[in-house]
Amino acid sequence: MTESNDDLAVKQKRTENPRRATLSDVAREAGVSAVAVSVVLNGTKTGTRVSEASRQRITAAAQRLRYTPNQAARSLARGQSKVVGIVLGHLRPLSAGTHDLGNEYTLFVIEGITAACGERGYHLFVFTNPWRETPEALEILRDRRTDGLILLAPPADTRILSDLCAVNVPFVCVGNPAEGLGVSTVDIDDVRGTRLALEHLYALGHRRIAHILGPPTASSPRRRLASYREWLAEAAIPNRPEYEVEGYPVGIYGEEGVAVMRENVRKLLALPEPPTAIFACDDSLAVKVIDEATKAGFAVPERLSVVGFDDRPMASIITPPLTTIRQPMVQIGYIAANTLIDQLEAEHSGTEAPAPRAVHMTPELMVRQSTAPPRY
Amino acid sequence: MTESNDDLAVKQKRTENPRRATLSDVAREAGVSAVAVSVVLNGTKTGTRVSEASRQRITAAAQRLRYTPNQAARSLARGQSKVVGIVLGHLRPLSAGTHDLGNEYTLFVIEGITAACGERGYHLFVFTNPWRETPEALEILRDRRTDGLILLAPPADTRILSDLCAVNVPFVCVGNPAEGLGVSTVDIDDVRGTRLALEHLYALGHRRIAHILGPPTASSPRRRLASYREWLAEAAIPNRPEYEVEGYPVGIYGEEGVAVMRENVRKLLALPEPPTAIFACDDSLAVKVIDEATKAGFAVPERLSVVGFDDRPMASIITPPLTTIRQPMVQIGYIAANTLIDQLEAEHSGTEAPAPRAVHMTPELMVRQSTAPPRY
DNA sequence: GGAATCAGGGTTAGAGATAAAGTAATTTCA
DNA sequence: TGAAATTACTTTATCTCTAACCCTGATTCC
Repeated sequence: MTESNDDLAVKQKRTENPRRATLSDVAREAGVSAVAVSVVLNGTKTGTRVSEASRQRITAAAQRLRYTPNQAARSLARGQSKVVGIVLGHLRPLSAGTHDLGNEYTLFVIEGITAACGERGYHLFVFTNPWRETPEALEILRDRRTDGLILLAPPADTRILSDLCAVNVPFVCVGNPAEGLGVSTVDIDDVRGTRLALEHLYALGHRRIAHILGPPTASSPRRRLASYREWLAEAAIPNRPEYEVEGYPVGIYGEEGVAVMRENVRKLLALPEPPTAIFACDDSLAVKVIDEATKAGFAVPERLSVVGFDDRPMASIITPPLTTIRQPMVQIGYIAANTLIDQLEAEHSGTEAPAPRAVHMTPELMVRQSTAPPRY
Repeated sequence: MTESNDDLAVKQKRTENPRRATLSDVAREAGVSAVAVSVVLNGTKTGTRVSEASRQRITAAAQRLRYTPNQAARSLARGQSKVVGIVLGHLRPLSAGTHDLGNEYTLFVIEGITAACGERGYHLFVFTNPWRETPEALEILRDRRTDGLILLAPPADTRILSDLCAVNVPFVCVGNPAEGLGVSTVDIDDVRGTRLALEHLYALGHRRIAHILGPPTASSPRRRLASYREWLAEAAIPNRPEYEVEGYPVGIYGEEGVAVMRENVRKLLALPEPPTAIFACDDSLAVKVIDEATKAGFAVPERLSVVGFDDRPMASIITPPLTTIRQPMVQIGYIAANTLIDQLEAEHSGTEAPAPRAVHMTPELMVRQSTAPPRY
């Protein structure tokens, strides 16, 4: 029994007349037409003029009746809702019923989105059941409740992007699902981020650098892996397959997946020639790597250096504080929302829509205490 | 310069006709009336019957035209939107433009809300500019985009609750703003949670127990403080004012506020008779307490025990792992959403609305390694 | 054989707001 | 002084969908 329940004696106090006042109620009260009220209260550009006297009667009547516009009616009439939809990504399978909300990355991006939306008079709608490749999913996304969409970290292999294009839903992606797709995207520069991490380790003297991979279906982790391999080649460091470790084993999720990942780390450290440094695809992996390494007697950073990616809040509070690659997450959301809204406003005003653009944010290396020169 | 920008060569591929198909488009295509289409596609209860043959022509036409209902029009006609609004709380002042999104507590609650909404066919709208006591704020909240609201951690002193009642907006609160208000609420049992923490410390042998206070405008922290004092009285432990430490100094926010809070902790530990244990109002405070204590030479848990509240993910990954009081956050959101939706459905179907109820969830003590018997 | 039933529709009237066009009175200006 | 312009509105037409009611012809029942 995890809850107790009080029935409250007091009932919610509600006013007598449950009907909300409409425009015409206000109009009747003020002795004018509904349009006049609309003009006064919302300053619509219909050419209609209203005298100062009527204006005052109207605002007074609106206040008396506690009038609030019905947004459903307004959206219908204006053909525009001033709402942007945000479609949450997922890293885990749908069967688990999970989505990205628990992920701080998502949160910070949403914070940026809300900031931009607030400034530009837009509201936020959340879609939590996305990436199912069903017709119903598409139907939900284009239901005209929203003027446009922001897709958070769409999987690289989804069909939804082209579907949305086909039905004329404006959208931008946070996290680039694939290059050259012709949609607006905002993401971190994964290549630079990866290089930043590896060059930092290299400068410290590390040559045996392993990589813990992110979710294989997401696009950012793929690019980071590719950049890791590329960089190794450029640095003339031989690529050892046993140094590429699965962080999110395919088909295994939740606690069980974490257990497998931890086991993978133990195997990596038990290698005859273990790495002296590990570049983890995200901070959450890095934290677990540090934990396993410490347990296995690999003190961090003395015997093993660890670099993460994201700079989530956890990075600075763990022991030792994590060296990581910072993503400007809030700013990513802010830019994504503004890009989308630019597009929406252009479309609504009949102007030519701006060309889609791909923004790559510059990552930043945060040096903390999980990295040090190797001890041989 | 934190971004680079590519103009994409490829333009988004859009279909020729930008207009979306409406019911009557489908009707024309299928050679029937719009109502018939509505009946077939949405099973509306208008008494109209449609033959199997027409039915098939209609669904075929709908698919050909990629018809999706316009939700704005539907909401208008049905007088119901099937959307619940979630109003984010805030701990910091509005001037900072911040809200609770960055807070994992909020996140988990939202996760529960989305689960319930998904099951019951509702969608989620997010209001991010709340608790301003302006008429516009109220106007936004009752704009009929949503059927009802879930208020996250409303401040104890807001006027919005009674305003919402006055204009007949159904809502429930997560976190009880005040007892006996007559609105449905779901929250953690703060009294039990506080006692759980204190009794754990007492059983270990602690008698000098300090408390780091939460935000003074929020209601949960107030109840925890009250419970702390009550419990001390019952345990016949004298209440020392210097053991009640401000964790969120009034009027000081952000990094600066944290600095003051840390300073407060240092002063507490520098007392001639410092506490042997600290009960922090939330995990985030507890983490900082551990950090300051360690820096000040008070090893945790050897020389100082620390208990948090919430059991956020950070609790188990810090060093030492934090003993804390777990809140079933996801479940809180789940119950809150279901309570609201029960109310909405009753109202829409004309049934008597269920009496408001106050649900108190039972907290759970998670013993980890930040607590130990005191060493004298 | 007349009423009742039923299948398979259709028609009408909103829901609340807005854009566009119309109108009546007054003012302006050449 | 008469046409044009301005002021202050109103009326009408949509936006898309849904609820409520109506209608026709065929069958069934007693």
